[in-house]
Amino acid sequence: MSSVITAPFTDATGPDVKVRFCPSPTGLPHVGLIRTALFNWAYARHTGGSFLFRIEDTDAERDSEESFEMILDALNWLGLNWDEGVNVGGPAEPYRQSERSHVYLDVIEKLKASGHIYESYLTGEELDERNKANGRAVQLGYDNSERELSEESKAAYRAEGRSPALRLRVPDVDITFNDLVRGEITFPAGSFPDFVVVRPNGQPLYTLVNPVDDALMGVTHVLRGEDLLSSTGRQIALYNALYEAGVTKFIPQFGHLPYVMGEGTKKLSKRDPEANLFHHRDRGFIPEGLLNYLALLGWGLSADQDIFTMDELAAAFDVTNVNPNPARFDQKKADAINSAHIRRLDVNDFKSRLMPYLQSAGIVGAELSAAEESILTAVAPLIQERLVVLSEAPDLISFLFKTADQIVVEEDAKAGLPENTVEVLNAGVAALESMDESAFKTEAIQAALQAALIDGLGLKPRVAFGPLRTAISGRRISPPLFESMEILGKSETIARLSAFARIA
RNA sequence: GGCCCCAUCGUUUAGCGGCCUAGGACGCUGCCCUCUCACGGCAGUAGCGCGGGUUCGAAUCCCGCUGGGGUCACCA
Repeated sequence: MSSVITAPFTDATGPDVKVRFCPSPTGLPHVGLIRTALFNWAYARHTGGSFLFRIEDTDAERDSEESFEMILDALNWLGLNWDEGVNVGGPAEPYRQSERSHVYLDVIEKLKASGHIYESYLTGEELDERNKANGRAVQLGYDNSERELSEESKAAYRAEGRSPALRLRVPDVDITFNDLVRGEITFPAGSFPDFVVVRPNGQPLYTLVNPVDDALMGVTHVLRGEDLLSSTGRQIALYNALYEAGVTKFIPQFGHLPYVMGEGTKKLSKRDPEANLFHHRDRGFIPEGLLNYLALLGWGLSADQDIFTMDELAAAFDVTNVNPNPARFDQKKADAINSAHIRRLDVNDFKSRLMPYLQSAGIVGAELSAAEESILTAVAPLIQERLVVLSEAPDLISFLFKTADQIVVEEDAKAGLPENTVEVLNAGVAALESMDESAFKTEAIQAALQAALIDGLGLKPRVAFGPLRTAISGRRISPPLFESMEILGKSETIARLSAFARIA
């Protein structure tokens, strides 16, 4: 037993770096959780080290397989690949804590043998009473009173049928570490009492298994949420015990990432819709956009560039540049970043990413017909720079996949129509009818309509083309008009103009 | 309450003692471009929480205050 911290912190750099992502599968993947995964991933890729993925499912009450699947889904969708761990394997298998009980049992025995953990029989209520009786604040918690329990006392407790929890004997010294994002942090001696690491039923707690697995798996850099900062002193005490018991060779470096905040001064709660990663996917965020925005929550590539690729992120990322103050999740900024990434997509790539959204909106089936394929190919470049999120696409282009009689004119489109709508439509029909079927192309359409409506009727472009747009799309806002007409073709275009002229 | 963390425009950041008359981005406003909406271009809006030090000089370093957050479980 030592009364000082004897274990050294690791000085691993470069390829020796090993970071990890170790979520508990409870509930939906939270954007804060994913941001943590991202920073770990980025640090591994930046250093040339490795990224480990472990599952901390020691709480059968709250953990679910469904949640586990969602975390995998999220990581795969985002392309945050890992080098070791769940579904990939590695030297420290298994990587789900629910399958590692034997490992913990072994470590517990070692810690008992080295005298770092001891039996504690007092229940919570008894502790409170003890504190009250001794004039000690209840909030102070455990008073370390069983450190030197005699064998007789233990026997007496056992005779009552009680089983002991196991507590770590915390060294009575200041514990200091250098946080990678915050600098030197010290927990004065006595800041926290000896804490429970194993339940009376033999079940190890997070306070034990998390550091034990990190130690056994060789994790060198622990990058995690700020909420764990306060427990770092305890963890270092435990690492020290593991070191002295011969279980590990070093204490990892720690870096505590800032919170992701919601509105006001509160952490983005699980209740907030934007906390749910899949909410953003459903809205039509692309991984590039979401990841870029998440990276901006506490980090920046440079002073004047905030749109970047994952490669750029990996090349430049360093935890020590992470900002320590909490960042607010700003949907508007996130949207802007996403739309910038949508515009950067190769048009064919963009087209294929639209598919799930068009399918779920019922605009196209699982398989595209040849006609649908060609419509989509034609319209994709027209809408690529108009989308903020992919889910906007169905409403914007569904009119191209319908027939004239299926067009429903939306209220706001009707409201914006001029007095002479019918006159404009009829003039438009006349102009287009004189066109050759094979010459029904964007430029020619524009020229014909311009001649008839702008020059001929002396209308303002806005007044001339508004009714046409509404007639063919049913909407106030649409992809460019003449291009849309070309896609629809001469007869369909005229059919729509005529149909709307009859009801307008 | 103990302990810990945080503090620059509305938001996010740049700034690591003089390049700051505090820069960028998003947002917002106006203008230009324009067949709608976008895109793009231009312009504008707005900030160092407070008080003490240290220094020739402080957004930057130190201390205090205030404010915010976290944590003190036989949850993770």
